Amino acid sequence: MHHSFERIVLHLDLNYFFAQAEELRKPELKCKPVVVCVYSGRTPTSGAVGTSNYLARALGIKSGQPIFQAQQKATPETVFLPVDIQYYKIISIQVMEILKSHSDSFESGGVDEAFIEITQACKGNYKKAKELAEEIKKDLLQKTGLICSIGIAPNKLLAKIASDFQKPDGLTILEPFQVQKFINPLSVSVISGIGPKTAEHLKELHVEKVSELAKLQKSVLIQEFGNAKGDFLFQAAQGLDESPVQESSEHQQFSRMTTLKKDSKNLTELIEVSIPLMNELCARCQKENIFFKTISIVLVSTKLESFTKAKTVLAPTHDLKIFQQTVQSLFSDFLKLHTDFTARRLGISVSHFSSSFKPSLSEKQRTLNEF
DNA sequence: CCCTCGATCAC
DNA sequence: CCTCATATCGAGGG
Repeated sequence: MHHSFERIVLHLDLNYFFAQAEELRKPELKCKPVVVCVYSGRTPTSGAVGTSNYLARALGIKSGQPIFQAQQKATPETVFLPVDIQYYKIISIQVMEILKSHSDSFESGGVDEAFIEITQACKGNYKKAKELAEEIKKDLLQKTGLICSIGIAPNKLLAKIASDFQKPDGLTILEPFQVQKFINPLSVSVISGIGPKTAEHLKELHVEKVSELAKLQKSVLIQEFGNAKGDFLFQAAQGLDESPVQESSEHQQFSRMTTLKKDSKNLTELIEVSIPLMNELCARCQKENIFFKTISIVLVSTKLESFTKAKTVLAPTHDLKIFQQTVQSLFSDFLKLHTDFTARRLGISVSHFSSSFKPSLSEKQRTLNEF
């Protein structure tokens, strides 16, 4: 690529996606508050809100909220629906295909958002970028009936901030010369990667706005937040982000989690609940021909504190027997250690993947030693 | 450099 | 009493 335009990145966010998808197949929902729920199955109302449409948000019902709280805020016309991920995925794929067709490169950010690099497609020209965004919005609406918010900026960090700036159905364009003025007055929380904990930590350093973050020295940030995060914060405060738009390489881990119908501290019960999770994970690994080396359990207590325990096996595997035995010993070890522990939820995960069965060096070494 | 575990984030 | 999945980092101990 001999041309080097300054980068232009586009971020697209499907507004209130799950609820919008439900409105799509039942248009009569559009005039009602809609709450899409992730039911845990423990009691008829236990679970959390996945997404709600804007009429529901006006009632104070938003993502992550316990369902029973949402019910308290709901009006009689409010519609509660269970999530239907399969259906949302089908729609999402259509959306992503449209996006890809307009892009230099593509990076998914989950079912409801994505980045595309449009530097070449727009020859580094923001006027063209704006036209492209309008075309994408039109295309999307026409082909799927969905609205979205789009942000256009010199990098992913800023494109995401921009797409979040006007919702729903927004289009925000951030040209390089506008960047610092635009971000300076914003709360540091607009930066993806700064969550509640980091924001609180920054507040203690008297930093709440991006302009204040930009005044801190890199050495201070690294001191406070460690190498990677400190460096990230230092760059972000200046609106800098070099990370490319590209599909993240390979999967790093698979995990499944579930809420127990009844709290338990009993090994046999925990194993029983884990079996379907292990079956699923194992089937997935076998289907994709993935071998894992590390097996972890997560236990969430009745007080919602979570604990993890992991074991790395000597050779990568996706054998169900080995998997089950390892999980059993993890649970067993855990319960021996925390005798007063009662579990509310549990999860299993596998990680440290390799694509084929290869004894590790230490395994070869051990095998040799045994002779 | 490897393992374990907790923390944090964001979907 | 509050879902689920996943990536990444850092500390602490080898």
